Amino acid sequence: MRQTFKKEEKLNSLKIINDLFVNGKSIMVFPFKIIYYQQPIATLFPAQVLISVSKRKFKKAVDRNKVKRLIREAYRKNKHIIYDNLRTVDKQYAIAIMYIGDKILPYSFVEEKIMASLNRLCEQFKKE
RNA sequence: UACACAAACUGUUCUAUCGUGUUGCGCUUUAUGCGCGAUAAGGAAAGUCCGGACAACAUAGAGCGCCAAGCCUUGUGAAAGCAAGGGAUCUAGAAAUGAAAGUUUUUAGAUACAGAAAGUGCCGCAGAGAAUAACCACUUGUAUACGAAAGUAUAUGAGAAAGGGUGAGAAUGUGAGGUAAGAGCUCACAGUUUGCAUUGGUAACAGUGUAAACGGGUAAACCUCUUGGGUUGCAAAGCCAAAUAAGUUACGCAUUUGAAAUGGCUCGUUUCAAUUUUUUCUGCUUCGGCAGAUUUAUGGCGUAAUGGGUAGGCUGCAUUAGAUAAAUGAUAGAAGUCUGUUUGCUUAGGCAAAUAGAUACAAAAUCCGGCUUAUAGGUUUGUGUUUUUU
Repeated sequence: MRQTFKKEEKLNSLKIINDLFVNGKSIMVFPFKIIYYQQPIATLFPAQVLISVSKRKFKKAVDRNKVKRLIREAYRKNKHIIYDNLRTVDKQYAIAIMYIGDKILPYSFVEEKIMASLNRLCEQFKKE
């Protein structure tokens, strides 16, 4: 699978985001909080993702961008974990990845934690 | 030479792998499309403090409120602003003069540099008191005590801003007169402010003369004065527009309740009455309606069309960035620059190698011009201090 992260894989519909935060379920894997919600989405990808970093934790735009880019990079390289899973059951999910740490962590640590998060997401999907 | 400060300029590079936004060309099995190219982060993109462009609304004139600017001349600029020169005030240093205070000259720096003599407010600590000044000491009236008396002490009233003490600042300074003691109360000299005249200067302003006055500071407190500004900002503004509900129009279908007649019964049809409702006319009216006549719908269901407009999207928005939960990146390696340490060489200024560390501040969001603030390292200029040599 190609390790792309295109515009259609990003979550940008205001209505879906509202539904996600109102009705979604969440899991915690430090330093991330992940909210997910099953919902049909007008895209060919099995999931859309939004990445959020709080302005309260990182006051400078440069730092927020840095964290978002690290997360995006880690997700891009490891999204096949959930994509393979969802293609077999033919469902679509909206997912929000929220950064709740207060420091910029090295990429190797971020990638490790993203992989752990995605694996736990797959377990949750199977239960439903 | 080293260090510090200020200003201006500059503010890292390459390779590999996997990727992102916009865009050009080509290809295919038309989709998780692919391939080859082009292009994509600042000096402050920041703060959102000024000025404009642009947009909508408003627009007879004026006022209130709010905001901005505020010594002079010249240049530059669309404006805001910026630059140069000059003036004034303040601070620090030097020189001259003088017994000293001080004055003059000069050098450097600073100034949100209109008004405190229109009004209101405020002025830490200390001090009696910070703007209706009486704590101590001073002068004096009265009462009491002591005393032969002069007077002394205590209490209380009045006068007085000259002395003491506090303070950054205490009601202009020195001398004389004056007085119970005192006081710009009066006088002389000096100082300050304002008006007028005059001389120099484009002007700010400076000098001289004259008259009046003497008044604490603070406008980066309110405020007053002069000049300028219509209001709101791209979340402006314009356009396209799904589903659902409801609105409008057209067409079609069906026709509320009761009684009677017809009929063997049901359905149906007809008539009458009641209810609801529309249009028009007439009469009455307390102007809300009421009564009568006339007319046939109203409401419901279905189909189609249609206006507004929600989700969403496009323009605004890019003459080589143009994102929109917001692209311009991540990882690995190498180099450059600076600093420290060690080693070697050296013509003693440095040079080379190894190793360790550092490599800033900071992310476009309609666009321009400024202002302010942040900034590792490097370069240049200026100033100050120190050391060495002459």
